[in-house]
Amino acid sequence: MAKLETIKSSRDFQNAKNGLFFRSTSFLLQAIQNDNRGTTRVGYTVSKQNGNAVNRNRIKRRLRSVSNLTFEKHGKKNWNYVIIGKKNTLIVDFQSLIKELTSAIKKIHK
RNA sequence: CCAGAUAAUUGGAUGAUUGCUUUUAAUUAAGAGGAAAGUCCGGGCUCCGCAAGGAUAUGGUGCCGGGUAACACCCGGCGAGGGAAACCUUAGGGAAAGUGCCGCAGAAAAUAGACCGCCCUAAUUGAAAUCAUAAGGGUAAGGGUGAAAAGGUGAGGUAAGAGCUCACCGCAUUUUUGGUAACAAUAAAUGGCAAGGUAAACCCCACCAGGAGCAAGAUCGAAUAGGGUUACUAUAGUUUAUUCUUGACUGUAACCGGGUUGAUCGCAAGAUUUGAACGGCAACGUUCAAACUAGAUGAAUAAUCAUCAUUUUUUAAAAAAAUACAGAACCCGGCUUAUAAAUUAUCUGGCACU
RNA sequence: GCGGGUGUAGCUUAGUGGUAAAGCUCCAGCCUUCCAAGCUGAUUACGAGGGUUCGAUUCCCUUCACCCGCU
Repeated sequence: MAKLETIKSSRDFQNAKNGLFFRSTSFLLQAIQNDNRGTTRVGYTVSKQNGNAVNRNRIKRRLRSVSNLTFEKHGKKNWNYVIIGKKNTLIVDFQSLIKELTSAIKKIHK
């Protein structure tokens, strides 16, 4: 399994706001095209309203493990994705999270 | 068996796959707590021109003895209060050094006092006694108020009364005995018995405390003159609460030479952990042996699956759901608060049986 | 990580050991043809839990929530 590249610079996060947008029950997904590289890159943002640092990190870790399974099959190359976590991300099952992400990726590229 | 009290422990287990942080030659090794939390106290460490000493202010502590690096912590005891008991709670010095406050009620709330009362004296009115009136004196037994009003009960005594006298109980002082001490004593003597409460009101007394904090601070590289060294003068200012004494710095001249940000160190071998022996009622201490056990910084310690364990629900099996509080950030010692469920030991009371 | 402050009626503020005050709002009535203004009346509160005290919003301790500063 290839390792996903993660977004770290704040400029890429700002650009993703102008791109496509999709709202799901347990997370929000943003996507924008990026010319240079031949890979898909994913970033995670969890705001302070979702609890203390431990809960926020747990949300991030769950999203990371989900996206490792899904993006290799369904994600497009040369695209940047940003997933915004919510409180439901802690509660929902792991399998249903995967289904949600795959459907979200398909719907966002219509 | 039921209801309690105290002390202590655990805080799901094992394996596989895929990842993260530090580390290593190497998938080599290691990787969250009893509270990591609150930041309420105490220390280590670092800096404050690493300043020295005195006085004052400010803040804290406050029965006695011990423990500790230190403490507002802990242990043991004493007094007071609560409980049927096991046991629990306790900021518990000083009110004749001084000041303040004590609403309403009540005669009176502090230099104690005399409203309703009780009693006596002589006088006036009525008159058999008795009662009533105003005047002088004695008294504090009774009344009602309140959180609180110059000991309680009984007997004697008296005009009425009163520790006025006596007995018992309580209290104070001195001595004695026991205890390191706080303190205790159905030990002795003396005193008729006392100027209420409040100090988590000001205050007095004794003891303790210099300030800031790892974003402290140190080094390296880059970067747009704020810094450093030496010599000289003056006594104005500064020196992290104020003030005094001493010391130091700010001024002028000459010389040297590069701040915000980033990286590295500080930063994991220590009041360390585990075990044994000895001392101590205990907190804890001493000695010996073994071990090295998280170190991030857009912030790691995880995700998924399987088996088992515990609890709940529905039950014939079996299935389903749940498994607390909560997440290190320089490090330790405490306190406080949060916490599903389970376990162990000792003690108290009740019921039943022998 | 460290330091400091504030919680009183629906809102904005007083108060301070003896049982809580004012303005605006809301409700009811009067006035008016009706509304507004005005007048009268009424409702509602000391963040939570302990302690000291005869008595606590006030004093002390613990705790909860919020705000500010250092960087």
